[in-house]
Amino acid sequence: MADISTRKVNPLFLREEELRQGMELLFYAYRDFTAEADLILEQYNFGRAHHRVIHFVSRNPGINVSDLLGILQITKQSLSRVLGQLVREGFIEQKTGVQDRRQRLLTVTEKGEELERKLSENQRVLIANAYREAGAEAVEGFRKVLLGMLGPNDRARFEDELLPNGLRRRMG
Amino acid sequence: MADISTRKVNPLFLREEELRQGMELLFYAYRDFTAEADLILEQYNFGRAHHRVIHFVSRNPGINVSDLLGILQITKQSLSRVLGQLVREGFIEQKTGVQDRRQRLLTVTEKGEELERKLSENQRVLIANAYREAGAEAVEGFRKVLLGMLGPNDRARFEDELLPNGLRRRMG
DNA sequence: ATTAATATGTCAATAAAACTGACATAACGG
DNA sequence: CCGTTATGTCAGTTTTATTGACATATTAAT
Repeated sequence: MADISTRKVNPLFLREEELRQGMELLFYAYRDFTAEADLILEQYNFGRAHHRVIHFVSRNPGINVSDLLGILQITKQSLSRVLGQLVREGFIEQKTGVQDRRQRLLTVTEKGEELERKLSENQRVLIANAYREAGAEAVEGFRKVLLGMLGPNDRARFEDELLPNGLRRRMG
Repeated sequence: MADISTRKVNPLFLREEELRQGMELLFYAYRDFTAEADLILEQYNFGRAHHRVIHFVSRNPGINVSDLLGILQITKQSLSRVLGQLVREGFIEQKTGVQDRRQRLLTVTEKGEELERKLSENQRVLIANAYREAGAEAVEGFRKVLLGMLGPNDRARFEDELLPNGLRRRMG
């Protein structure tokens, strides 16, 4: 009888504790994950937003401003300051679109790619180590859970992952 | 021969792609994870920092200011503003320490617990759904990978997880 | 051809959240 | 009693993002 009642209570407690732990893991991991890049960015007088812009432009060469805003979910004025700096300092290039000449298509320059690699180097090492230590199966679980946490918009960004290379990442 | 060379190249590409995907997953998940709570916080004229303070004080009842600063990694002036608001508005209580009367030991009031539950409700649902959909094995992988990404300081916070309840989370 | 809508950019004011530096008080430990 | 520690606070600044208003160029639709 006492046995049954503890069986009734414990699962709930463990579940709650499990969820709270997940929340904190996410908090600490995200912070530690970005900590090193933040230090490098300081040397350029850049912030995390600059890193994000460089990252997503590097990953989506020729992306237009609207789509980038859609990914970053900031206002165009906020993007403007950051993007303006990156363009002026030669990390990102803007080219007028060909089908639609209103668009400014963004690409990172070689200098920009260098910075991107520098910024993401530690992050790649962190993830690579964590992946290696945890094993392939854990990695699959990691991705599955994170994917499951995404809102529909963001999830859609990963749903074309199985398509051939060139067709990826043209989402709004 | 061509077969071998593609075998040599592809694994590297996939690995790089896998890492980049992990980085983006983390970015999107963290953002989506905090989005709803941010909306609630607005109604109180609070920010994400208030949420963090309430969360960690709730999880570590009787924590002192130094330890909280160690968790949050912000300056005491930044904490002061946030904590001051929370105390003045009755979400958090300060009690003078007994062994060391210089310390202000922090606990959340019932009102504070209510807000915490309200703020974390959506987050718990998000994680719970993701956990349920992904399955127990995936959850284990998720935790393994995230834990592996933590720096030594933050990892230590999770290393006493196997101790009996009352002894947890007394780290600096 | 004219016009409405779209893509982008920019000026200005403001707000939020952090920071640094300096200093003050109280309590602990020796 | 004295040096250190825990905490708090005042003041000034910086970073990053916001809102609102408006401008330009281009496309698309009638």
